[in-house]
Amino acid sequence: MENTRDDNVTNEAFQRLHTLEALKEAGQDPYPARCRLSHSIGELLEAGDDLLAAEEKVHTAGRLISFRSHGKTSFAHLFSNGAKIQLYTRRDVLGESVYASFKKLDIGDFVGVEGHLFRTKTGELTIWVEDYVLLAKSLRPLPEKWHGLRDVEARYRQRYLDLIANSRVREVFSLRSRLIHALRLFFDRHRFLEVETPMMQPIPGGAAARPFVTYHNALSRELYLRIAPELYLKRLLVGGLERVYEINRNFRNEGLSTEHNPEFTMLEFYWAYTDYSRLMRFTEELFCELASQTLGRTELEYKGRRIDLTPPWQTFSLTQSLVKFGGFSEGELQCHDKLRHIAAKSGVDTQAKPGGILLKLFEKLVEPQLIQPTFIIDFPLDISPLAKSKPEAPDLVERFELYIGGTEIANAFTELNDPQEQRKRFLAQVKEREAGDQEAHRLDEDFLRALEHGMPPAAGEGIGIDRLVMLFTDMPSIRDVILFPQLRGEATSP
RNA sequence: GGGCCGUUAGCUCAGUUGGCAGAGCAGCUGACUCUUAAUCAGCGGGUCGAAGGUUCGAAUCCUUCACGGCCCA
Repeated sequence: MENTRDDNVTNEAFQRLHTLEALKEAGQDPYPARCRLSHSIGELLEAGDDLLAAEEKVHTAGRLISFRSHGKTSFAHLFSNGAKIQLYTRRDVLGESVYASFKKLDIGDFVGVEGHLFRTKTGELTIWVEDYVLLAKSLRPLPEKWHGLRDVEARYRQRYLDLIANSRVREVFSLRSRLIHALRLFFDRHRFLEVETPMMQPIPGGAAARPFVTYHNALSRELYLRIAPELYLKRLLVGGLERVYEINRNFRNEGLSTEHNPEFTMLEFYWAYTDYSRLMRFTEELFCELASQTLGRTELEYKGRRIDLTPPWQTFSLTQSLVKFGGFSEGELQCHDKLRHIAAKSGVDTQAKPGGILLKLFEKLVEPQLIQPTFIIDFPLDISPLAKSKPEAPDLVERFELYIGGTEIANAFTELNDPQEQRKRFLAQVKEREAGDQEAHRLDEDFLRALEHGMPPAAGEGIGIDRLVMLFTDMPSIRDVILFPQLRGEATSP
């Protein structure tokens, strides 16, 4: 905020600006670089009675979030890192001028205080303030203390206010952090190596999605923000890194919804000498551990429904699930003409390949019903160009997707490591692309060259971290688990 | 992309049939030596999302646009 922007400065902000100028004129630094801190507020609350008994002098600091003045005494609350403590100031303790300046503080200011602890007659642990220092002047008023900040747009655009006003938001992002930490511990314990592969790729691969394009000046070439790390992680399998994982952002050029943000966080891991059925057991173990570590139980409450993570989870083939939850017969699903007929009736794109139609029907009719953890297996080969086919059923691949709470959470398969077969699959994708499918995979010669050097048999899996956090925190929108979700440009200047 | 809903003070929200723009909190001034949604008295604060239209008169009705939410594709 600049002084020249008076048009937008509110009455209250104007007052605060005046207070700031007055402080400066009095020779006081409203933004000092350092302060004394013997305990955080959280530590004071924890060690309260010991410190109180010892009559120890304490120094602490935080943001002023409430103020109640009673003439020659005042009460206030100071907030820091999720904890708050009451302050008690007296004119006869601080002296007339210091007390007067203390009363001029605004809610939102950062303040350091010095004093000792006592309990008020209602029993609240309180600091008997003997001196204070302004640490940072706040020039704009905080959202109202009682109703908080409800405006959804403001909550996303000004997340810092959301974090101050709505304590649940702080909890959600704290859980997100602990969940990712638990993930790393799990993979480290299983002797996986955490790696980082390119976010800017010359050929975007590893998923069916449209990429963002950017341009590198010095190289005079277009680069793409990655849609998946998959093909690079498999190159590492070729290089002998037999257990690798990566947790980072993917970028997909698609619309926004409660389940889609253009940049989202994905865990991908690859494990040599295993197959997809081993990964199913591994995934069950992983999710149970994450839940116990972060929530202290293996049950979730999501959108008013209870979800039990106790293994083993139910498993259906894609067609089985359509029979069981969609009410179709196996015969209908296997005959291409009948399948098209069904698709047309269900309002699903009939132009897609047979596998694509099955998947679309599944997404529309079955997926919302899969509340309890469910593995769906036996995906058609034509929609799985990077997965190894099943020896006993060559039109299907060794692949599973995990559904919980009615959404896809993970996708995994036994990796295709036959370079000639992979080339054929790429070429089929190139045909799809030429036929107008902008999400079809591109041919990646460098990746094929790596496969030609030999990739061990392996299985790999991707887990959508944002959706996982939604499940674990019972948040209905991906925007509630991403600190700064993508929004359109602001309608008016701030 | 389509449908529905929303946008009024810093925040949370009212606003009747089209007839002076409202409340609570926050802010300012004053009173008040254990309060905690402190209390009491007084005061200030508005591009009613934007533009256009209808009308004697528009926050209110109409059109377009922007932004947000939900649902659908």
